[in-house]
Amino acid sequence: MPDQPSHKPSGHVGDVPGDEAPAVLRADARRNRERVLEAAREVFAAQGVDAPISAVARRAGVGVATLYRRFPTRTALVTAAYAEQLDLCAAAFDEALADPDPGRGLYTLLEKVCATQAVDRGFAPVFMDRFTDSLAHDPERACAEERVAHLVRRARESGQLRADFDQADITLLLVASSGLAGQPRDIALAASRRLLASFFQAFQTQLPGPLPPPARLEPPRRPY
Amino acid sequence: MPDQPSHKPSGHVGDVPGDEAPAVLRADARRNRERVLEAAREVFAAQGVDAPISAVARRAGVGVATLYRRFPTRTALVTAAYAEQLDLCAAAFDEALADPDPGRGLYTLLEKVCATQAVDRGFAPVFMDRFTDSLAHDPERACAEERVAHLVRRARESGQLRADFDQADITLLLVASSGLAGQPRDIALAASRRLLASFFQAFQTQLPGPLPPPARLEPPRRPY
DNA sequence: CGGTAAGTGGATGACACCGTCCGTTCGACG
DNA sequence: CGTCGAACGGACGGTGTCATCCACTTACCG
Repeated sequence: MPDQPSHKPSGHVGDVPGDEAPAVLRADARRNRERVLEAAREVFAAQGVDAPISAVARRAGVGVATLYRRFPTRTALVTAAYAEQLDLCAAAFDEALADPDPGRGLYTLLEKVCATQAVDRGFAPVFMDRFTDSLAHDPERACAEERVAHLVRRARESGQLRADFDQADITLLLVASSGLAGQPRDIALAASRRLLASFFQAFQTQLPGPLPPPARLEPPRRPY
Repeated sequence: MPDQPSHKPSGHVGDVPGDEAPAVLRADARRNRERVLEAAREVFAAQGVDAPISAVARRAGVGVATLYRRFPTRTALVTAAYAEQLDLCAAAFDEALADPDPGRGLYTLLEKVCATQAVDRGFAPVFMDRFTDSLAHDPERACAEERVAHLVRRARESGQLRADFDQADITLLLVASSGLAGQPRDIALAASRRLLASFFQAFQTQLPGPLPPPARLEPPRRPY
């Protein structure tokens, strides 16, 4: 690659036919990009990933066109907005696998994921899409499944979890927990903790211990 | 009131200013009304109460206007569509209170409600709105709360449920269970059963028993 | 400081759903 | 069987979201 004067990346004319992404943005563009992402996180967290794009743009103090240029499709925006958080999840995953106490590792991981699901209305769909099997055309997803299976097996074999605990119960817990999304933050967190704890309690081999306090959640009044 | 020839109900002119409901419908009208309600149940079950009205009309083989005349607002349609099912719930409620074994009564009741929630995407919001407290301007709702409290208290005092089981946990279970809606029918049912059983298991005072089989549910791929 | 292309925001057309209006159909009664 | 009005259904205007286009602005480099 010939030495570039540090700016103007991929600037020479005949780079690649479909070459459209200037890799380095103008200062204001980069600033706006960040504002959009932050706005997206806020709006998606509050209203879910189906929230109107214009709402994100408005919140970011930016025109719709600006947003669409940077993120041509809703999926692109959603993906970018949750990229960091998904990486955090992957890290938490590694931590769980590294924990010498398999039961605790699994529990801590689920605690994090469930809490995020409860607090952020948009998170669950993205997370499910990223880390969950089923069709699993994506190797990463298959790998995640693999690792969950490993965690579950270890916890079971260590005698901390009942033999009839199934890997599918993880999915069940996650899906159930995703129903908590949209509650006021504190309540959602408390509910999430209580749900996870009781679910685990059921599969515990040891004597039952105390549970986190109950959460007095107000059922979602759907405006039908 | 002058004698009416048996048809033409409320037909005399100056009945009440806003008098609009002819109490007895023409044969075809009544038939269409039923078809609309059935279609509504099907569509709402599959797509939720937010489904387009036109979809209901199409499925019923009826024009939109027909539907709107009979059910001027979405709420009216939803309410009418779920009226029977809500009555069933009320009945199940009574059964639960009548059961000499308080634990079993509560469990059976929740089993029914959770199953319905899992199978019918539109049911949860309606049910929550009908039977759940919070603002409770509605006396019936307050009463329902009252009765749930009674059930819970009895089950706790009979020693079947742990002391730290809270009435709010019922709501938690229902909200969590509502997250299962939209899955394929069989899977949703299995998941619902498993979730309920493990949740209860956690609060059981007796030794842990067997659980219903795990449900291999496929996480909802939201089309964002 | 000036030129230029990247960047911007608002206007715009396409689309889906809502809820009403109106000309037509057909059930009920005489 | 004829009449009348209840009931019907498709068409239509209104609204909100999506995604694109275009004329203006401005950051960056020489």
